[in-house]
Amino acid sequence: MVGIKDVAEAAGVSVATVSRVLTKHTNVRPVVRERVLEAVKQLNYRPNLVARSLRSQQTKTIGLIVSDIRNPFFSSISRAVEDTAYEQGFSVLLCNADENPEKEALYLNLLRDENVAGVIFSPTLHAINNFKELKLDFPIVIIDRSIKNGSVDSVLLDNVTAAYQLTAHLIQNGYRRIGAIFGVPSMTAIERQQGYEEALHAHSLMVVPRLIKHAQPKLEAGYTATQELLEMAQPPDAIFTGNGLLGAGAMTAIRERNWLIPEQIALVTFDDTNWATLVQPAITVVAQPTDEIGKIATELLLQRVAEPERPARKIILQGKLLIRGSSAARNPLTTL
Amino acid sequence: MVGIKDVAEAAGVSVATVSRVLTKHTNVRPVVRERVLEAVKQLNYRPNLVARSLRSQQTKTIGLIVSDIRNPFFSSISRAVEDTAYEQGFSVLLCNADENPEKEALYLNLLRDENVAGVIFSPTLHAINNFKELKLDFPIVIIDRSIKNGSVDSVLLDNVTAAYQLTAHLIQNGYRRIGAIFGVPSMTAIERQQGYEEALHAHSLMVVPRLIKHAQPKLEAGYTATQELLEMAQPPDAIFTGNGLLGAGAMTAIRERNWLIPEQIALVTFDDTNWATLVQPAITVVAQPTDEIGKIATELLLQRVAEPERPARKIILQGKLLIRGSSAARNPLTTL
DNA sequence: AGTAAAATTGTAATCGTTACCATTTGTATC
DNA sequence: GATACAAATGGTAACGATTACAATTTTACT
Repeated sequence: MVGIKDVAEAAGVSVATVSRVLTKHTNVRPVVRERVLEAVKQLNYRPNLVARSLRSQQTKTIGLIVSDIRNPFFSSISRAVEDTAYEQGFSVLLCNADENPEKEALYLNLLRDENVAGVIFSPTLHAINNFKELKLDFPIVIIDRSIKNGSVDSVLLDNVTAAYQLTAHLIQNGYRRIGAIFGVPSMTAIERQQGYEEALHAHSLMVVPRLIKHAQPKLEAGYTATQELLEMAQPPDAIFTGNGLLGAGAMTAIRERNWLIPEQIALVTFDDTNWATLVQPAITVVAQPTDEIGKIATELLLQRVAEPERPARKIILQGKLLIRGSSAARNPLTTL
Repeated sequence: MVGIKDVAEAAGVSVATVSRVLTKHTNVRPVVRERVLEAVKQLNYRPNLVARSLRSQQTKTIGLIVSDIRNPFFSSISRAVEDTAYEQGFSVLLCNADENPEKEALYLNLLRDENVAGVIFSPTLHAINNFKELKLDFPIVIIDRSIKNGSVDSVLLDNVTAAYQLTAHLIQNGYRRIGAIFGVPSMTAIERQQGYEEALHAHSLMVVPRLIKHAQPKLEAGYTATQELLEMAQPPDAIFTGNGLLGAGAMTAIRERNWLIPEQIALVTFDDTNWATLVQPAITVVAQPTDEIGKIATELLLQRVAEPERPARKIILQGKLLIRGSSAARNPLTTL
């Protein structure tokens, strides 16, 4: 293993000078710098990051905690995070917490032990409520879930508005009994439900509790909840799901019964996963800007790493309503 | 920051003893062990992994290099890798190499700098060909791509058989002009094409070069290649795609033209992504056992980390043919 | 040329842990 | 109770870099 000592020897300088050439960019004569760089190349020297981290008490690694990387929403964010991080010389440790507070705490501890520079985190409601108690001693950026405590950086979707738009769109297209399925337990779901209810109110429609389901944000749960809605004596004429997984579950249940979309039941959902345009009719969605979320979150985090005292920012992004066939205007004759 | 010194002091023992209690499980009297553990809990001490790594010259981190985590095939493997790794106390650094040899080399170097214990790797053809030159000085497990050099652990699908089954199934159901789209450049694609051609031969069908397309393993490329197939004077009566992304692209192109599946064109693909069962008719696929691939790869890697001289193993898994509507038996009358 | 100030370079301490070796303590045997 | 041997414990030097501080050289100016 070739170490900094070997480089120093080869270049005829001290280890301190080698270190200075490789880290700081100050106070080394160009001639010497060249000589050192030459030796580095010659010996194919690469600094030991572990040793560097120990001495400097900081790593170039960030953690990313999501519930499940198989969820396309998080895959996509993860990709953006990694690209942005590696661009700036940071590595990414990925953790799947499964919306499980215990796993969450476990990973948070692990990341602390690894001395990560910071963490991008999509916390459970439990973690949000116990945020101060977690005593996180590294910078954090929250994504996807809003948190009351204003002193933490976060990147969020304007969930209320997005859910409002989706719901209002259904109403404008003639739907009146709009069933809804939200993921629990999460702040995000609460906000999306709020947008949904506000849209109903704004259009003088009643909020019908029996039409609102809460489910684990998983395909199976979405499937079951949708079955319940479809089996009602007076089933809804449209279904709104709070995320892509629930939407896929709803789609499965609808398909299973061979209900026609949108004639018998309209379907709209959060998240523009690729099946949404492969099915017929294509599904109306609110697309979340996942690339932006990941990129901005990483940038916020690295900025805070560089400047710990910076005031916290809350970045709120807008979703994009993509209107497709699954919510086509209802034929007035069939409205009743 | 509370260090091992503080614990030693609190427990009234030397730092060496504390270290022994926490790492080895030998040569410490139970009384003393308890006393140390008590102090650890009391002070909420957590060993600094960076320092530990530096001294012991080994980390509890593995690298995972895939082409793109947004590909559900890799999301799913990644999830299995992470679960298995964390279970055994290892963390996972995730890298997206985009099938780009330069990025690949870059990440490999980065992982070396991080002193990872080993790497799970889905290499490009380029990396496979230059494998010895890469001079990898850590254990490696190759996934998804087969490599000639027998002295490396790998976990693979039996691509030839899987592609054969898929193709033979189409033939048995009456399809005769079977178009195919394979990803390039990759060993995997070559094997899948081999299985496809073998199935044609075995059923006395000609291999028609014009029906075989090669494309980047991306949705857009699959879309374009499918367009070309559909525009032919004598278009194929079925399309076989070599992975899920290409399949989604093919589906998009078929939908765009409103061709009926399977009446006008059958479609089968590798990879059981969730859109395959959401569309109508559902798509016939060969499902890859992604959970197993990830789990076995991680186990192989950690075994090799523990025992570097172990002979290399090549684990070959079988795909699972899932027959669905998109390849339904062709009505004999319409065969001509 | 002489001197102060600035720029460059080297020496050695340091990060927190584990490895190694020396030492002490415990146990069994005669 | 002395002796031999094993088990438990402690002291201290690494691990491989960064970095404070001191030492040295260069530059700038009178």
